Amino acid sequence: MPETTRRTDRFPGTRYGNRPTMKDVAARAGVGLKTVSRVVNGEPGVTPETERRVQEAIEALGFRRNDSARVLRKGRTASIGLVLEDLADPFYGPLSRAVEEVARAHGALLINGSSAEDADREQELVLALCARRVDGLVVIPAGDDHRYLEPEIKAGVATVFVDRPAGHIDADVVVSDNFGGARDGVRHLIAHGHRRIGFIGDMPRIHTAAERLRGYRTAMEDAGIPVADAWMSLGVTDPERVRRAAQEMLSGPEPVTAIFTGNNRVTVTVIRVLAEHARPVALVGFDDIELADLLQPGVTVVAQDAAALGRTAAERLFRQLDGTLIAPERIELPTRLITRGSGELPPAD
Amino acid sequence: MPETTRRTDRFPGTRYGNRPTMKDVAARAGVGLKTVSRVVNGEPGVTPETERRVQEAIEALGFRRNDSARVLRKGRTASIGLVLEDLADPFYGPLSRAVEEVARAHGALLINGSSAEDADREQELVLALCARRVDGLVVIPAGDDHRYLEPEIKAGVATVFVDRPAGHIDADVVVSDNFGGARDGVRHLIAHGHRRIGFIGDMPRIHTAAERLRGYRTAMEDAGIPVADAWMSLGVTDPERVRRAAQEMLSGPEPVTAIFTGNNRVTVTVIRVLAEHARPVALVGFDDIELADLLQPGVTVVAQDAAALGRTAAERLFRQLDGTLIAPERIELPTRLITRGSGELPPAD
DNA sequence: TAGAGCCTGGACAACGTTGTCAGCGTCGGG
DNA sequence: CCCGACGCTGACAACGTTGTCCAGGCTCTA
Repeated sequence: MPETTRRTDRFPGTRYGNRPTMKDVAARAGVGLKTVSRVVNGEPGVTPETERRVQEAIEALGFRRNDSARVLRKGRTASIGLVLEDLADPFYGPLSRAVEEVARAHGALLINGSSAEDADREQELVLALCARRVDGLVVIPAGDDHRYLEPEIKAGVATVFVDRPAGHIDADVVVSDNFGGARDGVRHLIAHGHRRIGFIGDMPRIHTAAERLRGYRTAMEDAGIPVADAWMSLGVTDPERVRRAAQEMLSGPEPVTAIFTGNNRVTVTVIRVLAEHARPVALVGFDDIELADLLQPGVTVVAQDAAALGRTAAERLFRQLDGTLIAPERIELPTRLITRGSGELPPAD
Repeated sequence: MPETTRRTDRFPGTRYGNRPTMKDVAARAGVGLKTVSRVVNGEPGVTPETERRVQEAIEALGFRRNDSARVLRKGRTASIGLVLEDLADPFYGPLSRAVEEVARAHGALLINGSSAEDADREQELVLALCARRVDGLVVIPAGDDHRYLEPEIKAGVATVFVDRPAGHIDADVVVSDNFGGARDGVRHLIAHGHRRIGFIGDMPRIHTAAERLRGYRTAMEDAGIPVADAWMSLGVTDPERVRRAAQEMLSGPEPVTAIFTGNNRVTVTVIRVLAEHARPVALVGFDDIELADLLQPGVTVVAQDAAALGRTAAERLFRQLDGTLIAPERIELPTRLITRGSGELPPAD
């Protein structure tokens, strides 16, 4: 029976079943505390015979080192936090996985949370992670003011923003070329003869949404096409609103002949609308979607590499921790236009 | 300047920028240590005036409580671990998110990791989480022997297995009705006149794969259809193998007229194969897939509710922690057959 | 006005681990 | 045979927080 059995009696809130500690192991093996520590951490300077005895005791007691105590002593937690919008969104799965792989390669665990696109919840999460003393943070910002992070960054928490830039602070950022990607996507539609092109995107306060809209406007302007207000719809991306927006653009006296959609969720909804629509309408979407190639017609998209975003950000994070990195930087990853048919439809009229 | 500035000098490995501690706050506010603790934790017994002074000091120093130390003292970490196969798999996104929401409702954070379907990596992850002293674990097992968890469970780590049962230990399990779902899916094909029905699934050592195969066999047997070995293909679900398996079933003297696919990854690959195939072939897949309704024909599936799996498991976990729960239980959630066309195709011959 | 009781605040130990440092024994060279 | 060097081990303090317990000052009542 471990020596520390008394513990729970004293802390009624604690339901923990009295885990053995190094002290217990030391007592059982008949060695000093520090020797156990040495064995557990693979430090040199322990006789094979002593090591065996200690290992035996560890085995017998089912000892497992308490990392909380370790962290307290060492200052580093070997864990990083990831705050994103929604784990369930297929765009964030691969991103998240990529971050995890890099973390794993550096011996770190990943704690993650969804902000649900809510600035307060983002802050709450980030600060909770800081309280846990994560070594670093990968943040997909929901809010647009991150000054609350300043003390944390000053205190040494490595921080990288992904997908969208940070607000009001100078920090590393990894983003896709949202502007260029959207511009090229819209150009593609123009090249196929479209002039009345609609844009359905996310709320304009979201940086990516704004950038993609800018890409759309630029492509139109470059082609000398004046943009009607009725062709642009920005707002929450729930199916209801997107559906209504698409239907409005597609009806009326001067309906659009093509639609550029601002992200995967919007694209999916618009595909559904177009499937019910009589006339064929061209479509290019930002973000690739699964099975896009098997739809009729195949869906042309501006693809961003979610895994590369995550990987790049995480690698940068660990370089910050290494001390290899000095000045914050903005890294922009290219997007790729994947043509599959839907963007190549000619204008109907 | 905080009093504890000296710290890093003494621990050169520590790159942390000397965060202020309660001691620093106390000194600055001119109060005792415990008073700061009381303010930070909202405990009663502090004058408004004192509280104000403390809050001011906290603000000025950018203090944030160190949860590692707190955990060490309190025994509970308010965090739970989730070990799944692959965060990037669209099936696990919603599951993961559901677990997160429940955790959040209980004030806990979520640490998660991917086992990559590797038993050793699963164990490594789980034990790392235990070392962090997570309060509980939600595990989607990759391995089939979980006796290594016994000391942890005994030590009080709440544990729930999801999607697949635990191996050799008695623990809570939340699974879908894999057997019944697959049986009904295959029955659906039989009802539409098919007799030569293929089954392509995951490695048979994976419990869900085995159960779904059993469902297939039972449906066939109930209908009095002898099953040819060539109709069943089990193994890794990478596109290469699945593609080959499908092509083999579809060629030869007695090709199958319908295929039942064992999970979402297999389904997607088979859809691609069938798209290139001359004759129409009926298809029912286990797991729903996005846009399945928009394909030609729509893909009929046996859907499981990933979010419900996660939610149920997480809720059970917290009930274990409450002490509301005693005996481990096995909970089975129903599946739902969603008919969309591909399962209703008549046999070609 | 004294005593009881309450409210506020602070000293102290403990949580489990690791870094420092000193002690002890052995071994080889002078 | 002695002395220094080296290898192994353990005592001890510290990491930052919280629970316990006590002291001092206040109010209220008898």
